[in-house]
Amino acid sequence: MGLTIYDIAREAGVSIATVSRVFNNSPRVAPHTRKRVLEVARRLGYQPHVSAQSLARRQAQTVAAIVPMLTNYFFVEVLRGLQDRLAETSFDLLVYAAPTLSDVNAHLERALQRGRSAGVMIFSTPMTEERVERLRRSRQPVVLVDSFHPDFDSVSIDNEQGGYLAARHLLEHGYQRIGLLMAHPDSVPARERRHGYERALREADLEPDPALIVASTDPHNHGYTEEGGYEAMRRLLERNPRPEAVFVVSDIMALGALRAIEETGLRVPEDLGLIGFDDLRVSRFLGLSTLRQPMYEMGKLAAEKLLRRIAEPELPVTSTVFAPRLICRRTCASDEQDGQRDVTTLTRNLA
Amino acid sequence: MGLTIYDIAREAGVSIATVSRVFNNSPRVAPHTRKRVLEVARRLGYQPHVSAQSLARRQAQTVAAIVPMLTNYFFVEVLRGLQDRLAETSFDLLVYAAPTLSDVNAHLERALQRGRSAGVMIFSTPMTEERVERLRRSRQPVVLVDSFHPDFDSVSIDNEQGGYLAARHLLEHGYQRIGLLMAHPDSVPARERRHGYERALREADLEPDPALIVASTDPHNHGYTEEGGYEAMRRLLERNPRPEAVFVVSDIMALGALRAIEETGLRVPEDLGLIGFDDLRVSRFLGLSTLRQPMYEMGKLAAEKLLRRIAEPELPVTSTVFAPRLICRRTCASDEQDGQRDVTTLTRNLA
DNA sequence: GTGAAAGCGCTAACAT
DNA sequence: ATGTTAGCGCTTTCAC
Repeated sequence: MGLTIYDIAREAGVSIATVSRVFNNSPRVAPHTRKRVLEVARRLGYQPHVSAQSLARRQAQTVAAIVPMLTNYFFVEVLRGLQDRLAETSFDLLVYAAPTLSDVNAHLERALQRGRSAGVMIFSTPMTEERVERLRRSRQPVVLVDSFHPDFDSVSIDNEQGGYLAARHLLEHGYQRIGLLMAHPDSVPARERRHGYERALREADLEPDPALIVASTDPHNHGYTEEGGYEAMRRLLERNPRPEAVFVVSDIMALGALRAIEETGLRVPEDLGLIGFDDLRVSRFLGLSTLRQPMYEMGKLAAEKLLRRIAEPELPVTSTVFAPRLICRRTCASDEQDGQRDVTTLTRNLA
Repeated sequence: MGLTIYDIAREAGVSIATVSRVFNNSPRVAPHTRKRVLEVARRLGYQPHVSAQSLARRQAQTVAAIVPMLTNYFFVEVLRGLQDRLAETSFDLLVYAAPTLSDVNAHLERALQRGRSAGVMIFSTPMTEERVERLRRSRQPVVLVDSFHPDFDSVSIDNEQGGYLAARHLLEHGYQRIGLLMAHPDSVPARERRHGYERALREADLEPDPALIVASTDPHNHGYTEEGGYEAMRRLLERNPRPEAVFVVSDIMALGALRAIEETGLRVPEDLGLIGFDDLRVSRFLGLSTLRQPMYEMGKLAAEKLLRRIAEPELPVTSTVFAPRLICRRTCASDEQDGQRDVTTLTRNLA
């Protein structure tokens, strides 16, 4: 069924090399020849065969994104940025999303298959030595999103600073006993956020209280899930005395945490202050205070870095760290505004 | 760089055909030969080259999903279903998401490039004759999600029935002047929902009032956007007398609509009843009543249909219609429950 | 500026 | 059960 370069060549009275040159915008082809070839190709409805191109060029025309799970919309927002940048190129986007963390390796293997993609972006995945070794062996361009390793390009957020700002913000609002809702302890970003939180407390002459730190035990995605947040918050609220405010290391967990809080009948922010991390779009509707990550921009930049490295593999490695931005909404009883619309009364209306 | 089948063949003392057979699980290979080949392959770290396979098999090892835009999480939920089903196969997922509707055609062209994918799924895209013609010409397996055409497999929701249930629900709660927030009039699902809405009104001896029907004018994604909902609701609330309740044809628009309502100081549901369509995850947190689409299941089924058609192109076309389910939450002042957790007090706490 | 020819790495007849 | 061989559709030297 499919037309080949041979059909076009014959019809246009040229060789296949010329047809190929035309479609690759080679300057070494006479204007009128180019015109004729394109005319014939259009008339016959010819399209180059992507797999054949990939094979001959020794480079796939796709780029892979490996995402822990699509239920956390953080990843979706980053993907949007990726996609928008890639749409400007000839690379198409392969998306690998695993329902559980264990599958990340399986997806990684698929994405790294030879001839599959020209490069991969790996989201929020701890860089174990084993994984690093696997990536190196693949000799493929790699960009890390929301994680770090000196051998690979990366884009991430200043987690320590974010945790610091979160805790300090709660302190500034008069809360004293500040709890922490952690993801799994082996999540590097979560650990960094925790360090920032501890720094803020110490700066206020408060010693972090291990009893007020509870980690999500959901096995999925290092605990960054709604269910994980729900369950961890339930445990945290059993503490006696209970915390006056809580920093939750991610908005998706904060969603579950809010449910848990509601079930106990506590009021936010009067009885309990709350601040999250990420600034998902839903957070605005909930009036959730949080630390914003510029997810879309991070996606765009990640795509940019990958494209650059595909073009020039020997470029020096760069790692870009974005600064988190405090978004003050209702859940921490602030009188400040974040410059955006405030949804305070929205939720009141609904009640 | 890059081991080939020849390297393995030589090392294992067999021909390349045998190596190929081993990797394609052909039964026509002796157990001990298979074992030896696999052993060599593992030792040397051999992986088949996907592009070469695609070329030789005349079938790409990917499947494409063309999505209007990732800002509507409806698509994300369907994508999850797709991805989960595809992960069980050897097909990987290409995602095309356009920021504006006009780009759907551009993305379609890319997805349909020869050798790019083994089949495509097209989300929420009106099947114009031109588009149908293009798809037919491509001779590729196609599955339609959230739209319909007799020539292609499809999975969708009973929009008319959903619109009917929505309006009837509002009527049953005593609302009389019921408005409608439409997407673009050329969105088929929106039109179907409108028909259901009108049927419910007529059944209650109410004549649909054109003055109470306002359409989103956002050019993106047929008006299915937060901004579109916001702006349309503002206009609707200027009507005099204004509606007592409103059926919004999609949750993403309802998000914007809620913002508009809030700005006017109206209370939901006392001053204004509201019901949406989709049941996004955020809707539960907002207490938004809505008609649920089983998005994840729709994605799984769409993947299933596509895989089947890839395997057997001559299968008869099937179209599956899911029934929407009424989810009664706060925004329509119901005393019923939907069996799930109620978030009534959650939003109250936040206020 | 254009063409001939040698791959790219694999699959699938066909032969044995 | 295994090997030989002819493609799959394109890119890319290398000549001219």
